[in-house]
Amino acid sequence: MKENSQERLLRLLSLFADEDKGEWSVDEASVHLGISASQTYRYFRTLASAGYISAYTTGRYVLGPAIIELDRKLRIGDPMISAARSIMREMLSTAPSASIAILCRYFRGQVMCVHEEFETYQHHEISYERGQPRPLYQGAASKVILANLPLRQARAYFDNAPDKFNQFGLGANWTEVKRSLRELRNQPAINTAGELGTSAAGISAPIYDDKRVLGSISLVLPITIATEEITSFLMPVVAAAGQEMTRKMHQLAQLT
Amino acid sequence: MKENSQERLLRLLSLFADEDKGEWSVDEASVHLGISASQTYRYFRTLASAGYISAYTTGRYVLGPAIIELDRKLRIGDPMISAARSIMREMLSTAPSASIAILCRYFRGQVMCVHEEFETYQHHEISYERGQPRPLYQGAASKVILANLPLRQARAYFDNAPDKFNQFGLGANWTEVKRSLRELRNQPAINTAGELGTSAAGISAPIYDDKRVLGSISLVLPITIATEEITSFLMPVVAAAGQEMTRKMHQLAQLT
DNA sequence: ATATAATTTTTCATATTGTGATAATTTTGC
DNA sequence: GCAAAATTATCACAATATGAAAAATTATAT
Repeated sequence: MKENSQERLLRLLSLFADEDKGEWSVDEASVHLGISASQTYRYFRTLASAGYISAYTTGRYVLGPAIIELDRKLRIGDPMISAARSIMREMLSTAPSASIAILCRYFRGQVMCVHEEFETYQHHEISYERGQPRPLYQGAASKVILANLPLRQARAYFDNAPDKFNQFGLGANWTEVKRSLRELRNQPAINTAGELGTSAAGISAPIYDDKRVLGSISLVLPITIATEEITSFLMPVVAAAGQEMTRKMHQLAQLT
Repeated sequence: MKENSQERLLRLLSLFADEDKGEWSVDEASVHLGISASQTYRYFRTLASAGYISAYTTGRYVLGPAIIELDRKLRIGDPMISAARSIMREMLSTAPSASIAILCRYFRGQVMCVHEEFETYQHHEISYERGQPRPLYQGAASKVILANLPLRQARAYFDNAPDKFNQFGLGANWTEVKRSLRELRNQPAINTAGELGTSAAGISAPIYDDKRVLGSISLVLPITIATEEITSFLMPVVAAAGQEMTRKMHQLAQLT
């Protein structure tokens, strides 16, 4: 891994995405990145004066306002999210009122929710919180992506955490996993219950970009509502939403 | 302006924050930044493989999922936002039910909302939308920051847009502006009506970090509700919130 | 399917600048 | 006020960022 100075700078910025560490001192970052202290100071200064990080008190740096600015632009302008909005709302209109719709994306070997839609604002159990990476083996929105990944990739992820794959019902060995992935892939939509927290159930369909899976579109509903009857009614709805998204993404790619 | 390669990279990323352009091709960015095409391609690749931008179709780049990930961390972990949450909610509880509370920050010579709190979710007129930079002369949340800036800085901003300062009632020349800023500064909180859109009124108080203004905390209410009586009742509430925020920020700075 | 165009990656030689070690300076905490 | 921490400046050298042009890949139209 030969790395240039720009990649180092971005790696420093990405430290602030770390799940269990929101603030970094220069020294901590310095040892963590294996860069000299003086150079780390230079990086901090560069990021700080561009607004990407900010010293909220001496020596303690956190993410800066530039992130918020970029996030707003993304929220407003992202083509995938824009394409999804109406589809998600339509999906919601046919679902029980406590449901939410989420749009997820395959990212860095994980699955990340990039947008959510809901009818009424409510404190829902944050099974897929916007911006939080989730593993590929857990929950419908993840599994449907995993199942549509090239087998070599799926294999690599399995080898990395076979126990987890087993825990979430994907099989105890690669042969079993391969079979269950194929089964999942052949369904128009897949559903799970209680895999992220105990109170939510999910129904998900894949979104494709030409050949590869880009992400998934899902309905999340309270597990108490997700009866057999309701689930089987919603499955084709979600499946259709996934196909519609795929179609829209193709369409987007066309217009020059 | 001598600029190093990391600063150039960040400047390229910041192109995507541009108000009226959400996607960039390599060529566009190349001419805009004054960098050779080949080098611009290298920058794009670096940003893309770190997830900060993403090609949603060939040649058309938009912001990438890494931004969403960082924004979530900021939302959760930012010390200023964390400190503000309870104060904003308490402020809201004494305000009319259609009000919202916003937290703004002085950033790059502008004012940016970094957090909002509301009782019930509703489509409010987005006077201060999270992440959108606003000018210093327009609206209570901005003006209260402007008024508490060092005079030399305020002067520089005035010289840059004297007509705007006049348009929003700050005075036609520097002498007048200086006086009106002093008046604003001496009030515990300031209020405006209809300066951002026609339907909202704002009441704001400054937040200090030791010596400098960091930002402002505000209540935004429908202009129809913002009667003289209600406004004068809420002014001290907001002023107290500002002082409490200032106190909390100091407190944060202490603990090592 | 084939050709044409657009996009992206490589190559290469050069000058630029990023880099670590150390010292100097500023800021903070008491 | 002083000691400690944080930040910036200095410097010499190796590392690498850079532009130009060519090669390769990928998209698009015929």
